[in-house]
Amino acid sequence: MENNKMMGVKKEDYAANIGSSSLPSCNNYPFFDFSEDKGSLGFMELLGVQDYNHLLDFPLSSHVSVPQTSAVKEPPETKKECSEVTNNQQPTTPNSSSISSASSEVLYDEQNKTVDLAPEHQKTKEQLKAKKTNQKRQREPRFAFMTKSEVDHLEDGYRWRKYGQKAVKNSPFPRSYYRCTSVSCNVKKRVERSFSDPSIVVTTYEGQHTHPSPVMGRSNNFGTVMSGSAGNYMSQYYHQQQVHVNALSSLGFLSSSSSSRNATFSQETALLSDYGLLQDVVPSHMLKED
DNA sequence: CGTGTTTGACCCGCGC
DNA sequence: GCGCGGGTCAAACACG
Repeated sequence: MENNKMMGVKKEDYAANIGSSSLPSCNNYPFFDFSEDKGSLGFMELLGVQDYNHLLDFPLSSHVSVPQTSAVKEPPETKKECSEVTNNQQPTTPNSSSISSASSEVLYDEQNKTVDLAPEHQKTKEQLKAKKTNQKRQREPRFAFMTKSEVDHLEDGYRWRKYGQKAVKNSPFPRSYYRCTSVSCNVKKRVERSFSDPSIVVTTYEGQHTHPSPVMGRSNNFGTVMSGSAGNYMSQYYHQQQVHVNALSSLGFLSSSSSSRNATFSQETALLSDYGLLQDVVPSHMLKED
């Protein structure tokens, strides 16, 4: 018992960790918000985009609400204090699209890199250690989106194995870590609930699948329609959204579209901007503004 | 028995 | 340097 640090945080302690009002707020990375569905529309329809290749050339079209976080340039020292990103940056068109994105171009800078997809979990600890000593850990580009769901782990067509769960600071809900079970696939995802609205699940994907979806088969054409790795992302999210739309329908989430629900959506989007539930997914170079 | 989950321990980066 | 918090590992466990 040399150190207790934060290990072994009991569930009862989750609540004890929250309560701080000065939450980080730098979700400067692509963020898709699926919290409100408009029936069984597809992902691209939700985007209101027909030219998918054009979509790849972010910034997104006018149908997509881009939180002003993408325009806010935080100096590095304000990494945890991008505090003034507040509700007035809500997506301007919550009715037309529930998708928000930020700093997408950074993502594509990432994408343009030759991302080392070597399965890290197959490397030895020594290799990992050596790698880490030689260079900072390189993060895969990440996408996050919100989904209103009763279940934490949404079915997205891939098989995932949970490898960890941690208490999240400022949230009573734990964050779960999943890894794609495919041997050569290095994709990870994190799932956590919004602490202001427990019905909203925030899913963050990291990496790219190196294999087709086990259940999608050839039905997924987005990966080919959309050139580049971004297409893979989009196809994954598109699929997830499709699946989830079905889930929402079955749960009755889509039965109404009152303005109050839109308000909920806006608030939630603002929350993510303000409180930075996903603050850690901001690529460091985005914060440093090279 | 194979597969997936749970959970305490460990490692690392970062801020102070 | 130290402590905090995020991320990962891996043994134990559960389940079909």
